[in-house]
Amino acid sequence: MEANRPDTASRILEVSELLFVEHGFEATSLRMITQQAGVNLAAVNYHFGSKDALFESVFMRRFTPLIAACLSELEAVEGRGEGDKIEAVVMTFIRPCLALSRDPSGGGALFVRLLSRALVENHRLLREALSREYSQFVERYTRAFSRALPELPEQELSWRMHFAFSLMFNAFAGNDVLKIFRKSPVVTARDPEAIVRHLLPFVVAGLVQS
Amino acid sequence: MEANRPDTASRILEVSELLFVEHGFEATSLRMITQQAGVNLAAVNYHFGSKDALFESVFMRRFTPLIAACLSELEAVEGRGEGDKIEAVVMTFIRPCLALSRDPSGGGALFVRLLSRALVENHRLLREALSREYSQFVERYTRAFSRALPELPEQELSWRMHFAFSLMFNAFAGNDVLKIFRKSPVVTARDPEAIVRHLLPFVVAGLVQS
DNA sequence: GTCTATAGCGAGATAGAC
DNA sequence: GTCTATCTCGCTATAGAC
Repeated sequence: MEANRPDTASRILEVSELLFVEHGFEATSLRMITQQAGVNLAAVNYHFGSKDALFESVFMRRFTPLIAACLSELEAVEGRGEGDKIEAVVMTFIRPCLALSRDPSGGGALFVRLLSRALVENHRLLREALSREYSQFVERYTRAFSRALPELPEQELSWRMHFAFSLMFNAFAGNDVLKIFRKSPVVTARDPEAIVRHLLPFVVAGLVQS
Repeated sequence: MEANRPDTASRILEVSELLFVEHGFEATSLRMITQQAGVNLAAVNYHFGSKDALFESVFMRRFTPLIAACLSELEAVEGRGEGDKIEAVVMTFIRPCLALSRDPSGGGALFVRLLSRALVENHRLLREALSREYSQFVERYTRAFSRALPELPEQELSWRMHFAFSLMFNAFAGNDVLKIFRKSPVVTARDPEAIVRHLLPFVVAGLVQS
């Protein structure tokens, strides 16, 4: 167990991901992180430069591959000539999120929550970094949706995409706004397949509004 | 302008609402609040006891009436015999949120964002307070939805309600997850009627999935 | 690379004059 | 109720020995 113990920087990254999700950026101190990671307090500043830079590292480590995976799935779907099937297009976003949620270390599932929070909170540390990678993501998906739903006027399409992504981000983040009541919570990030089984029809219904 | 200047406690409440939404609870200091409100630093602790208690006051001041308004609308709709119309049931939640968004002081619109964040973040200060008032809200709406969509099995209904409320909370919170790209943001809390015009059909389509 | 020690700051809270 | 002054604490960051 101690044999293949990861190096200091990796342990900091993993513990930070957990704590940033659980308590938020401001409420997570370097002392909490280094203590729980079993490393020295000064290690964060040595390896990452600052708390701000650490947060960016934590975030980008998963964000960049996620975006890339979505865009690559999208290319594949359109390459197979399924670019006009709305379910197929939606799944190019859902599938990489699903893969993250299944990450055996658990860090992937945590990250989706971090992402959802970061988008909602318009996190000061991520504004430029996000607009760099994320704007092409939105642009690319807008074209794809427009192709799959050609009859919709541009404005209407924007609204439906807005709702669709808002829903999907929150679903994978495991943000159960009704959870306080449920005796046995219905929606859990523990069973991502169940989420998809219910999420996809809901999203598609809203998108096409047959 | 200085003539009907509200009393100290009210000014603190209003400024706090703004700052808590903008920066989050942890990142908002009592010094920021009292400075911007033009009151003395010690005033918060005198009037509210602590920063934690201030947050609860800020939140509950709007949360309690909102829940009450929804439940009262629901009673009215069912009293009118429209309890089986899903649009009507959904609107009993939308309409009070809309009213908040239109609050001339602007504080109401801010609060919806605060609420959405609080639900997502599972805010430590609100856990008991929320489950007190909010659990009856969820319970009551579960019955209402079940009546309007009687053919759905319980599990399926739970999923659809989960998605519907997740969507609505975020829509009114003005959380535009795609905003980074839009040249002219499509979704703005400034035009709440436009939100409803697009939100309601989307939510209903997902709920009924005709 | 890793550690100790500490600088330097800003936080929430309070005592006590007015 | 409102103010000033201050206590105490925890924070990020860094200097410098090892």
